[in-house]
Amino acid sequence: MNPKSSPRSGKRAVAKRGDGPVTLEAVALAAGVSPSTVSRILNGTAVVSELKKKAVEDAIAELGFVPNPVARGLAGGRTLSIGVITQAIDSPFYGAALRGIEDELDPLGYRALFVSGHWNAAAESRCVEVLRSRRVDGIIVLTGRLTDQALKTCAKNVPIVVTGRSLKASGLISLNFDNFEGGRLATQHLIDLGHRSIAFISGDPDHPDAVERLRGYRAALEAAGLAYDAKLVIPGEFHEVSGLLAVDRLLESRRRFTAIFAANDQMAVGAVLGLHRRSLRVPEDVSVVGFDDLPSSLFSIPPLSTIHQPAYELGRLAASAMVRLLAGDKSTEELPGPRLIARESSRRLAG
Amino acid sequence: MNPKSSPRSGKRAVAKRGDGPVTLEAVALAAGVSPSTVSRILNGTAVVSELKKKAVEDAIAELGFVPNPVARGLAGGRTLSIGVITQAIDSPFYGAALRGIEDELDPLGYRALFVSGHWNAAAESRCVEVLRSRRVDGIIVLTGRLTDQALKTCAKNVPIVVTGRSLKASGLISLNFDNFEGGRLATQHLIDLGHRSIAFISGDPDHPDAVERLRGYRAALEAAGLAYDAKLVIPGEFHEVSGLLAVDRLLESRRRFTAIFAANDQMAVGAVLGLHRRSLRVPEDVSVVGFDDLPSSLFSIPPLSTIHQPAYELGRLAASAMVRLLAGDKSTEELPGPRLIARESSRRLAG
DNA sequence: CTGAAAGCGCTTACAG
DNA sequence: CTGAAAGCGCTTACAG
Repeated sequence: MNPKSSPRSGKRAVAKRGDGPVTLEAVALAAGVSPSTVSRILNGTAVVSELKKKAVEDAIAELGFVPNPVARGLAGGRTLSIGVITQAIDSPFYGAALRGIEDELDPLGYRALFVSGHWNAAAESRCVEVLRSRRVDGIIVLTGRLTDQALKTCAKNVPIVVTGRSLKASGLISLNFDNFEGGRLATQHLIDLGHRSIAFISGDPDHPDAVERLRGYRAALEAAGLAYDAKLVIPGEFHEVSGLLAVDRLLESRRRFTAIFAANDQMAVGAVLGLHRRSLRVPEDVSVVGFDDLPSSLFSIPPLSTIHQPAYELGRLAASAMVRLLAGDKSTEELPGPRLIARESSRRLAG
Repeated sequence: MNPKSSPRSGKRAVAKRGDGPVTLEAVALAAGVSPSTVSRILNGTAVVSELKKKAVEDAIAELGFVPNPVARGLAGGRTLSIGVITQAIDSPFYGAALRGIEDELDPLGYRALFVSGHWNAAAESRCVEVLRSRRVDGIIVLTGRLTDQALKTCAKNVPIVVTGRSLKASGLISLNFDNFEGGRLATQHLIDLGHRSIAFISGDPDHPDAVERLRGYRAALEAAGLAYDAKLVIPGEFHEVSGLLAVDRLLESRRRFTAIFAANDQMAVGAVLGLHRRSLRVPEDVSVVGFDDLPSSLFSIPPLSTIHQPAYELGRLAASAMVRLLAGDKSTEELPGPRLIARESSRRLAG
């Protein structure tokens, strides 16, 4: 394409030229050492005399040398890329986590390669293959549907950090969030406000987060001596339409309820809209509490009470755990626990 | 790390083994041809006899060979990676575009490498460097703040597809959206509903989209014979808080207005919240129209009237334009034009 | 039409 | 402590 530079041209005595990026070899030439030495200094792989080190560092600075990650990947097996299996690249919930990963990795020279698994084990397996063929140094799996076993097997070949479950295996770190406690807190909040008939819009039952949140709901009811009423539990699928439909079903059932706890904010917002359509006001007629604390929930009408999930921190922690794992350190920081954010969609039961 | 496979082990007579991915060389051996031939078949680089072609394809299928993109990148300069400079990995607007890019690229074997420019020219330049050092085959730039000149220069080295502006240069394709017409349509909608005092919450003035939408607003007013009142135009910065604050300023100015056109949905939602706080109802007291049609706008209370921007299609088109550009074809499909989506936040002026 | 050979830009045993 | 050499897995002139 570019006729001016022949990629096959032999080496010149003086390697420096405007055309083409500066190579490690050019640095070696300029510093009067061998390429091996430059490589070692770059990677901190061996002790090198201060003198040569200085010379090489100067040459690097002067030439503006940036190692080629592609060549590095081929030769050494390290690409400074971390694969990230997210469920949808445009997920409002995982967005913050992706940003956290990016923020953590960027200053360390790592790049994230984001791929979407679409909540589908087969697609996620394909993602793993794609990422491995790209020679990523490690893979961060944001929840997803891969089995524990699949993940463990995978971790034998490539370091894994997985969120949304607790799992012990070599080469693998898991980072879980306490969804049970979150569900409990949300329900307790409503109970504290005097509500006795609390509906629950549940998430996808084969999603672990969903079952944990339901368990939390039940635990809070039980602790308060309130009967669990299966008719007040409506299945949903974690999206807005689920919330809307759930309200319709709830209303049609003619069961009395003064509050709704939705297993995520998207369903909560859908529920609020459903109530609005039936001319029921939030929180005057019905209190609503969500789960996740999406960025947009702060600006819902009314601003949504919810359980804050530290998605951004989750991303940062996952990324830093990965980087440490690559360095052979399996320690991980604790993820902040669930926290109730009481805003305007929930209030004390009148009368 | 893995003591079982020595990376430096010599080649065995029979290349096939369970350990390590299958290489092109193994395919060549199995098919009884040279590696060059396999490579040529893979890349469609030269005419090869049907016989050998068949043998190679069988061997590929049998061994489950997948070319190593890293090696490919080093040797041939093609990595099957497309860099994507987005402004924030968790942007609610660009999310759909990223998904469109992913959906278009995935079946073609390309991967997207997403990096965030944060609406900052210097950061975006760094992104370009990062992407080039990773040897991406091309770069898709989603709007951003790079100058036309910077982009043109860049396009001399690497194919570029840029959105959000119109620019002609070799090695570069631009995909623009008609923000002027969008702004005009939104305003016209409000005028059609009988509104005469229409406030405008503008976007960041050094953002081209913002100035175009403002121009559209003015054009519609003018066409309707309505005076432009600078006091009714409040600067914003494209986020929710801007909208909230703008409403405060508008109300404090004591200027009469019956409708608000916000230059994006996030500000529109903020404005609705601001009105809600002052006990003004939407649309009974004030009509509100946004711009973008974010996924969440469908579920705002009330569902937001807005100008639909085809973000997903934008992503798909940008990606397919890039792939064709890489094949030497500069043709591009047209992006759908702006479309008004009238929902429940706007209504006919009473009285 | 097809192979042998050189090369992409690094890393890493191996041997001082 | 440091170099020469081989190798990572491909591609592509070059020469039949």
